[in-house]
Amino acid sequence: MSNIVTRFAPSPTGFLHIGGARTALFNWLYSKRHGGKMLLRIEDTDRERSTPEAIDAILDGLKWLGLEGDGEPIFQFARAARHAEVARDLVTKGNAYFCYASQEELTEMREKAKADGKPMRYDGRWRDRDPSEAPAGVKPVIRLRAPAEGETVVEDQVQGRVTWANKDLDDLVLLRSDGTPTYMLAVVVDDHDMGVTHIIRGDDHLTNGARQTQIYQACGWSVPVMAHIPLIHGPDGAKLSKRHGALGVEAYRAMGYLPAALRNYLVRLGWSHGDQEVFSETEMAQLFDLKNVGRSAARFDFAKLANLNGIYMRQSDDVDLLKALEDILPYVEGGEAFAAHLDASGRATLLAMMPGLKERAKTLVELLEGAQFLFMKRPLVLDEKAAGLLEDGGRERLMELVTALESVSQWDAATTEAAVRVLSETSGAKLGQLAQPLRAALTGHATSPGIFDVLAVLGREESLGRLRDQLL
RNA sequence: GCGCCCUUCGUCUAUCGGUUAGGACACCAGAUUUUCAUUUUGGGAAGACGGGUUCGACUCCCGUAGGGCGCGCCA
Repeated sequence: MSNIVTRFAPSPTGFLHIGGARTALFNWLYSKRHGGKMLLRIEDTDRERSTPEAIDAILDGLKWLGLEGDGEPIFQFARAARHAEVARDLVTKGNAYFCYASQEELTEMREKAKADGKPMRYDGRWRDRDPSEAPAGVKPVIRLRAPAEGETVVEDQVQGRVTWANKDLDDLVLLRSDGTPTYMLAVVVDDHDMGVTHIIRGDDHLTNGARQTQIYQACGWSVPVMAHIPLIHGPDGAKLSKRHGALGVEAYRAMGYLPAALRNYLVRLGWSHGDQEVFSETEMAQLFDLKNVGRSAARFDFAKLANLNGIYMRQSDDVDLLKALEDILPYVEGGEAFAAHLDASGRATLLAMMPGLKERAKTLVELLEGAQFLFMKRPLVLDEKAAGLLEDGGRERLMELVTALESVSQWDAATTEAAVRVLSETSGAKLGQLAQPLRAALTGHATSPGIFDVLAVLGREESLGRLRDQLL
C-alpha cells in the first residue's frame, strides 16, 4: 500500500474536547499502524472565533495525550490565497460560478423552504446567468456548479456505501464575497495539497463528505478514503455538553487520569478487538483498524475510565507514578500545598509508601488524598470514623500498643508487626482490635495502606508521637 | 420538515444464519486480608417493536418507534 497520510484538523474555537481527542487518537493509530504520518492542521479560517489560547490548549492537550502530529502544524488561514486561486480556476473551467444573490434573497429562500417544509437549498439563480447581468456594487461569492442530477456516493470505511441524490445537495459557496474561502473549499484544497490519503473524522461530517466529494470531482482530484466515526455522547445518551463530558482533555488531567489510561479508554469507545480491554500503546498501534470500528454512538462512562486508570496506576512503576503525580500538582486543588512537602525527604517518604498507596487509588487525585496523612502535622485531627475507633476501649489498647512499640528493638514493619502480634496474644485482643486504633491514630482515617508499613515509613519518633497525642 | 446514520445486559462491546448470546465496567454475594483496597470465586442482567426471507435469524430485507447528525457567505 502506498504511503498513508492521515490528519487531525481541529478548529481552534475552544479546548480539545474528548471527542476530538478520540478522533486524533484514531488518526494517529491508523497512521502508526501503516507506517504513515498524521498531519495536524489548525482550521482557523473563522477569524471571529479562533483564538491563540485555543490553539495552545489543543496542542497542549495532544502533547499530554502523546498524540503529536508529524511535522509542524499547518494553519489553514495562511493558505487563503491558494484556496481563492482554486476557486477561480474552477470558475474558469466552468465548474463554479459567481453568484450575486443578496443576503435578503437568501433569507427569503430559507423562509420559503421552511414554509414548504423543505431543507434550505440555494435555487441556483445565478448558475446560468451571464455575469454581465451582475448588479452594480455587489461583490459576488463563488459557488460550486454541483451536478444537478444523479447521485454522489461516499464509500465510507466505517459507514459503508452512503448515497445522496444530487438534487438534495445545492451549489455551496466556495469563496465568500470578501474573497476568503469557506470551510468546505479550504478542507478539500488543504487535504489535497497535504497529500492526505485517509480522512478519519466524526460522523457529523458525513454529509460534508458528500459535498466535499463533489468539490474533489470538480477539481479533477482523486477523493481520499473517508472514515466517519461515530460520536461520543454523554451518560444520558444526548450530545455531550459541559454538564457531563464535554470537558477539555486538560480537565481529565486535572481529575488525575493518566494519559495512557485515557487513550486505552478512548480506543475502546467505538473500536474493539475481540474481548481485549487493555492495550499497550504498541499493541494498539499494531491492532487498530477501521474495519472494527462500530457505527453507533457510544456513551462516556467515567466508572470504566476510573477502573482502567486504576489498572494503569497499579501497573505503573512507583517512580513514574510519583512523577505523574508531581506533573499534575499545578492543576489540582490543593496541589500546590502538597508540592511543598515534596523535598528530597518528602519524595522518599512518598515513594516508600507508594506500593500501598497506589492500589487504593483509581486516580492521581485519590493518590494525593491517600498520601496526605504522611505530611500532616501533629497533633492529627481524626475524621469521624477514625475517632470512633478510639472509643470502646480503643484508647486503652492504644496505650498498650505504645508500651509495646516503645520497647521494639528495630523499627521496621516486620518487627513492629511481631510486637503487635505478641501483644495480641498476651492481651487477648484480636489483631484488628489493635490495628484499627493504631491506624486511626497514625493516619487520622479508618483506612490506609498496611499499618506496619505506615509505621515504618513514618518512623519511630513520629509514630510514637502520633500515638501519644491520642492518649492525652 | 427534508436527507443521512444508528438501535445486543444500566454502560462499553463480541457474534461476520445454527452459541446455554461471550467478555469488560458497574452492581450483589462469598473467600482472602489488621481496615480499606488489591486479588479471587460466584450471581443477577441484553438482541427496541412488527412483519417477511430461510429448515433455522441478534445476524439478511421491509416497516414502525426511539435516538443521533446534517441542512450558513460557522467550522
